[in-house]
Amino acid sequence: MASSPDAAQRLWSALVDVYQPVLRDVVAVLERDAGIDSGTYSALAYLDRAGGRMQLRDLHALMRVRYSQPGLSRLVQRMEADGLVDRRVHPEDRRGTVVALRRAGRDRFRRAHEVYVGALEKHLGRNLSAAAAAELTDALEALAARRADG
Amino acid sequence: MASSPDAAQRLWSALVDVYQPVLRDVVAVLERDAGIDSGTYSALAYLDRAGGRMQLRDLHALMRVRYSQPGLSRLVQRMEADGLVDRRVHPEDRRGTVVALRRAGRDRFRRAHEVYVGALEKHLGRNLSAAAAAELTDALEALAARRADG
DNA sequence: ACTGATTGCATGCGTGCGCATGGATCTCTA
DNA sequence: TAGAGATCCATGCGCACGCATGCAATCAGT
Repeated sequence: MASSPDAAQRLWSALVDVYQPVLRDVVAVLERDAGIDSGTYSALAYLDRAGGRMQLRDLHALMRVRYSQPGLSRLVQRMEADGLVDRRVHPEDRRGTVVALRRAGRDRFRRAHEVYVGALEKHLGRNLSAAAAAELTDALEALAARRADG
Repeated sequence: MASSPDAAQRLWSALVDVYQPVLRDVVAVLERDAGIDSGTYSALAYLDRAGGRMQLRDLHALMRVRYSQPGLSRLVQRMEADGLVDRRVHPEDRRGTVVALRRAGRDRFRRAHEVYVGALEKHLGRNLSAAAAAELTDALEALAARRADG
């Protein structure tokens, strides 16, 4: 039995009221305390998780929601200009570009990650008991899963 | 007792996985089926709720999170160019600008609102029982309130 | 009433985005 | 082994944003 339309609107409103201020603060704190925009942080995080190097195409597949292909292309160009990554022609397919973390990029990511985790903890950790956080997380994950199916 | 940092990250990840796809679809559907961007929809909604006219300053106070003051100024200029609103000098304080819905703006809003409600119902209503939606909404509202205090 | 501060809005400028497209390379098929 | 099509990335263009600033109207203190 589905809930009423009004319930969906109130749920959306509640989601926005949690999501937007947290996102806003995370972005601000990343810029202020780590010196990077949130797109750069995401790219650094994916690169770090992948062991430090990734083809541009694959990075784009992970960041589709936020960046178009040209958008990511230029983001990585800026990151290269800032000395955070290298861009090289893929040795086995010269159409491709391999993006690799440089030392400065790894360092910047580590610093940014601390800031990022701290901000999330501040907003979402301190305000919930472990049980409440787990319940809320489960409910959201279930909703996301049903959304993806339907 | 606060939950662990890892719990905060998982909660954030779950929030993102619900919020982003829904927002993305709402924006796309508003553009495709109602012919407006989401910023215009928000402005129309606030104007409608306020009875059809509002001072630019007050509208900006409501849309602070999404638009800077110059950003809102230009959004409303585009809305005027599209025939959705009127902009007039405030009669009692000639620094101010009064924004008023025109008929076309009201019509466009009504159509957009149906589209908007339908999208939320599709994503958030059909996938939850009334009880589950209410529980989730309560939990999110409580979190937002604690966030705002701390 | 006069002067300086404040308020409300608009504009100049630089930047980043997406869409459309281009150029280079690879793949597949005949 | 051509040649057509697909793939990968970069660039041209237009647009919307934010920051800094400008301008006009109002307000506050004397």
